[in-house]
Amino acid sequence: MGRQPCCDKLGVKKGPWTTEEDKKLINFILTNGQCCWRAVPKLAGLRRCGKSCRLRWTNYLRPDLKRGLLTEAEEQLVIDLHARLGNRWSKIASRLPGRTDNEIKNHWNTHIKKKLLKIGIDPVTHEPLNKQVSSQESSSAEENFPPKANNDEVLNSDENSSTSPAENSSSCEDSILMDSICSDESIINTLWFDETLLNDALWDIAPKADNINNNDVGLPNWEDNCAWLLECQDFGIHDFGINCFSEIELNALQQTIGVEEKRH
DNA sequence: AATTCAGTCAACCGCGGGGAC
DNA sequence: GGTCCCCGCGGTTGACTGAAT
Repeated sequence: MGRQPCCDKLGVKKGPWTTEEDKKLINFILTNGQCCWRAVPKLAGLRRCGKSCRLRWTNYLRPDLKRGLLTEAEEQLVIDLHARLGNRWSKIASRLPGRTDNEIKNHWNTHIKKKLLKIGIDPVTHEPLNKQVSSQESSSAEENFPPKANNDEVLNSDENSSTSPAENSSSCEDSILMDSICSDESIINTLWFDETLLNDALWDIAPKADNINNNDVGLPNWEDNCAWLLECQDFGIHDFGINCFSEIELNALQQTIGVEEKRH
């Protein structure tokens, strides 16, 4: 019989989201918060499936998202995490605040994969494509490869099983890569151990006084993201329906607009 | 200028996990 | 324990864009 469709296919719109739909979704979530996604389209007046709404929100509209290409440090972190976790993009994404699994997956497939292949590393196994590497070299590379054993303890046993790290690098470029990864160890450890980063509550819709500037780990702040929303979308805050913003949010948005105007 | 090709990324699809009953 | 429902995940697709011819 097969599974029931996630929503009534009739009358459900597909394809790229329009500005109007984005506005409706943002307005709804800022007003009501995230609730049952299945109910969101109906309540928000959207002819979309709940899944599509969730995806649009989590991958594109969320105010805590960083925009733009992954930084060098983030890229190295992704490589390291992929070596440990495999294609578990959501797990990887949870270690990179402000990045989505979709974004990381896309970046992996379009950029990192090629990069690794170029320097002779199999992007699946993280082992050198040329297996003729002396054990000496591999052991020296291993010494440098983070995280250390104690980090592995954090992982579930099944997370260890998938692949081994790119441990046998031999080329100069490989060692540069390794050095780069090692230099990011502090970042990796911070992200690895700081479970608070994984807490969804970190990004509250309404900015609280003490988290507006809480950007120590690269979390985008509320203003930055509002700036993005206002810059990159063809609509302003008034289009959202002013009522959906609290006074604090409005102040933040207005400050942002002011800053942005000064910049340009 | 027109066409082709490759790269990028937003969005969709199907599946599995987990909670509720 | 079985079934249903919802959510989230990972793989894949296809539209769009810019470069190359």
